[in-house]
Amino acid sequence: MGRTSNPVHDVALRRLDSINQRYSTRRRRLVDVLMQSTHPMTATDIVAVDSELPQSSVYRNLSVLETAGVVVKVLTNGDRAAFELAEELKGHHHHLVCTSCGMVLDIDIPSEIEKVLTKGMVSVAQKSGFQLEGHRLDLLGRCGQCGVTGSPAETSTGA
Amino acid sequence: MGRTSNPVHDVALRRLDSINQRYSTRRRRLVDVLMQSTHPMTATDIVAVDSELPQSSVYRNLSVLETAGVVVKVLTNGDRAAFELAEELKGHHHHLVCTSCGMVLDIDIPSEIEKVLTKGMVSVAQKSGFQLEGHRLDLLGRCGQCGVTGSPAETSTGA
DNA sequence: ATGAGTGCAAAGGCTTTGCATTAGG
DNA sequence: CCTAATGCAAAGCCTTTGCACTCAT
Repeated sequence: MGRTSNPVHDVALRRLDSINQRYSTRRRRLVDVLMQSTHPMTATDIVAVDSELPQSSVYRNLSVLETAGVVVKVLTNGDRAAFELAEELKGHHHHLVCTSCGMVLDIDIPSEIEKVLTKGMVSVAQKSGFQLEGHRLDLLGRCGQCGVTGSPAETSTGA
Repeated sequence: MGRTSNPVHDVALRRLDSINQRYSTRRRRLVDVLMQSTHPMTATDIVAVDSELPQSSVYRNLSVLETAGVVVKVLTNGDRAAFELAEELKGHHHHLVCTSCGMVLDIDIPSEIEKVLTKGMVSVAQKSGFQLEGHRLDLLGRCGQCGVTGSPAETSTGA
């Protein structure tokens, strides 16, 4: 198995290279972990999944990868930072955020709505002097586990 | 000036009362500060605006007000938590986030788009077992000050 | 008087950094 | 070989807490 030119790794390598950074073993593993997740992950989440990765490496490399445009920091309900692969690497999508436990799920929305958003927002941004680069749509609600009842889960970012 | 039954303060009082909390001077001032801002504020921002408010009171009362449903924590570009008045208190709106300096501005979007979103998202959430409570739409781009050039500002949440 | 609210300062938790070591080109 | 990357431990920064004091009821 293995080095079969995975597009994600290819892009990661290219982007890191463009800022004179190596695609080291640690960084590749980090990308692997994020690639396999269906939701954004905190540094803690990552260490939990791949205990070979020391905290400092995770934080440091997350930062490098963010600069390279390989990963982006997403905004959770809570306080710790969570990361996921950049949009072009995992496809445009949105988040479903549980207002109770903070879990974040990746979702897609109907393309018609996506279209309306994409087209309609440019002028709105311009009015405020912004040059639009993209949008972020989060749906807020209560997840199955938190239900209509009380008890939240205790997760950091997800299952 | 003064005690002329401002609807925001009325609601704040009522909501605090419903969880057996007082609408103290500090809390009222906090709401005043948030009410006058056109963007979400971090604890630091708040202290900067009203230096009579000690950090610990700001954090503590922000927390109480959040529990009461008077303020909500918004998700900024960065790492510190920022707060604004709850939606029903300041009206539904969205955010324009500068990807360079992190500034967040409150904006409105065309009501047709708002309508499409509101209607279309319910089923999307249900598919994942979520009970939809609302949505959050952020437009990402570069603000006037950061422009197409390099130099970002150094702000925490906004101007 | 009595408990909520306040403030200072200390503690806590996530994240960042300094420095010596290791690995990749 | 030489520089980038790594890892441990220490430092830093935002946020939370303990405890004694004050204010409002």
